[in-house]
This record gives sequence, structure tokens and C-alpha cells, in this order.
Amino acid sequence: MASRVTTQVMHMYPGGRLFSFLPNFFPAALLKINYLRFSTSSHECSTEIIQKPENGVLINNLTVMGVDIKMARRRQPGVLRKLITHEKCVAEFLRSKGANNKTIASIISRYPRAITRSYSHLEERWQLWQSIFKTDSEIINIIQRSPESYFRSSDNENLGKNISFLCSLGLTADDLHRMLTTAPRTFSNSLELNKQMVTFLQDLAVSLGVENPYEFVKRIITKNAYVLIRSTKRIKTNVEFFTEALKLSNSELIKLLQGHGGEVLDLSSDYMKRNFINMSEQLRSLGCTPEEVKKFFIDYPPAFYASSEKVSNKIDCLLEKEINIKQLLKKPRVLEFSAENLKNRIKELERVGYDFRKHGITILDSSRRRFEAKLKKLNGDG
DNA sequence: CCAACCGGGGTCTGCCATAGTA
DNA sequence: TACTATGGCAGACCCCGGTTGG
Repeated sequence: MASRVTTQVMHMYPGGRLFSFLPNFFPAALLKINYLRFSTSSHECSTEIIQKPENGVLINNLTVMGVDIKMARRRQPGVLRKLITHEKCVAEFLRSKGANNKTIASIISRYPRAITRSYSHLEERWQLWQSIFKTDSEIINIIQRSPESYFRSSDNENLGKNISFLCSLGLTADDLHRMLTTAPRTFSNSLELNKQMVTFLQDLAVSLGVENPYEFVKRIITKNAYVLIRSTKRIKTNVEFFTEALKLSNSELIKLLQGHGGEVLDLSSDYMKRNFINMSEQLRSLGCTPEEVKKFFIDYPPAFYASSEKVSNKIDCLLEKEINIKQLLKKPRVLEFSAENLKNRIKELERVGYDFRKHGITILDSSRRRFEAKLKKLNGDG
């Protein structure tokens, strides 16, 4: 906290004096360098702080490579002051794996610390990732998507241990592939952190009286790859929230977590609570009983995911056409379609005189192809 | 043949804070 | 003391089609 404030304060007081004995001095960098001087208001005496200058040669190299210096500086200013970096090696390495110059520049702009990794280090890390991915381009795609996930940790040994650990849980090659693709951060977590989550889930299973805790854990983390990149605090809060909000018995909770409940387990706790409250209120105000609301969430936990604004939009779409809310309770998956899509479908159906009161809203819950086929038929019948 | 049930698939980072380290 | 490594947070759905039972 303190150091953070200091940094901000320093940026508020740019300017100051220059040193002439800077290593790697380079005119182009001069303009960017902050030699700072500031006074702390909390102390009587004024303190002078001299910021180490940026490495001009490095800045020049990065500029030539097309790196967004402003972005890099904003994200990890310290890297730009380092005297020894490996930007050329990193670029060469990534290029050898099929990344183009633009991609490389973007990667370094977004995660400058990447250039502190050596060639041999990168080679070693790549080999570990290759134990899960088949092609270089798959890995490049992920690095491009999230440079931080790949580069944040310099601990290759830890990465190897993580892979072994996850394998030891009985995860298949496919499972690992999906996890690393969807939540690459998992593999940069410390082994200890991943173990903590697994232990937490195992303990939970045991306390609930799950027959096979081992399978329970496996199911949760394969169903929801994001669980392992969340804090145990969040997962714990969410489990407690499920239990309290829906007044679940142990067996009901187990069933929920092993089913669709697992899919929303990683949501931000407050967000989930807000959505629950909003949705419950809407349903109640439209005449649903508390029991119906509870059943709705148990049968259809993805409802926790639905943000209040989108849900309101969708419900409005239905109500406008005098569709009874009870029909939604029967077909909650209708909520999975975008409001836009629902609106269009309802419009199309109105055109052919579809009677929702008679036929319900099941027709809205179908794939595009099936819906269109159905519509064509309705059209044909007049 | 068809509606209804139901599981699966894509996708999810970029930032901040801080303990630890050189 | 600057910098690194890493924990943690906010943000937030939509869709397809195989199978099955009537």
C-alpha cells in the first residue's frame, strides 16, 4: 500500500534533475526518463528520491520491435530500467514457434517481464507445455491471449510439479488440455495453492458425507476449470451461499455441486448474491411462490449467472407477449438465449400466429437450425 | 417422426496489492 | 529499496445437437 502511494505521488511530480553518468544512455530515452524529486507532505523535511533511469538501449530495441512503450511502462516500469534483459532472445524464440512480429510486440507490451526470461528457460518451459499441447500454434494462441499466464512465473520446476499433481488426481490428458486452454493461470499457480483448493474440496466432500471424495473433486474441477484459479475463500463463500439461500440438505448440496451448480461455483460471490436477489424478487413480484423460486434455482443453477439487467430484458420480452412467467419456470433454459435472439424468435412466431399460451415456450429453447426448420413448417402450414 | 431431455462446448483476462528477495 | 513472484479480485452466456420415449 505504502509503496503504491509513493509511486503515484512520484508520478504527480515529474521533472527534476539529470545525471550524466547513466549506463546505456540513449537520447531517445531521455524524454521518457523520470528523474524525480518530491517532498513528502507528511514529514517536515523534504525528501529527495532519485528514480533509476530507464535503459535507453532497451527502450530503443523495444521500439524497433514495435512494442507499445507507454503500455509497458504503465504495467511494469521496473523492467524498463533493467540493465540485462533478453528481448531479442524472447522475440527470436517466439518467432521460431510461429508467432509473428505483431504478436510478439503485443505480448511484450502487455507483459514486459517476459523479456527477463532467458532462451534456455523459455525452451524448458515450452517443453513442459508441450506435454499437454500437440502443436506450437496452440501454445502461441494462449500466450497471445494471455501473456501473463505464461510468463508470470519463472518457476519451471513448480510447473512440472503442478502437471504431475493434476495428473495424480486422475485427470486425463483431455482434461488437462481443456484446463490449460481455458484457465492457463492454473499452471502458474504455486503447487501449494492448487493443493489448498483440492484439499478444501476434499474436506468439503468428506464433511458432506460424499461417498467418493476423490471423484467429487475430479468432477468439480473438470466441470469448471476456473475453480482452481479462484480463492478457496470465494468457493467456500459460494458453497455456503447455496446452502443458506436454497436451504439445502447435505445430499441436495452434493447433487447441486455435482450437477450444474459446479458451473457457477467460481462466480464472484457478491455478483451471484445480487443476481439471486434480483431474480427472486422479479419472480416473486410476478406471482411465483418462494418454493417455486427455490425450485427454479435448484433445477437451474445457471440462473445465478444471469445478470439482473439481462434477465430483466429477457423477462420483459416474454411478458410483452403475454407469456406467463410460470412457463419460464418450466423452461428456464430459455434464459440462456440472448434477449436479441428471443426477441427475433418471438417476432417470427407472432408472424405465423403462434399461440404461446397454448403451446408454451419450449419452441424458444432450440438450436438455430431446429428453430428455423420448425418455423418453416409453421409457415408452410399457414 | 417429433418434442423433450439433457450433456457438452466455447470462453476468461488484466489489473492491483503485498510478502519475499537480491 | 526496487523489483519479482504470486495471490486475489471484478467482469460476466449463448448455443448445438445426440438420444430417447411416445
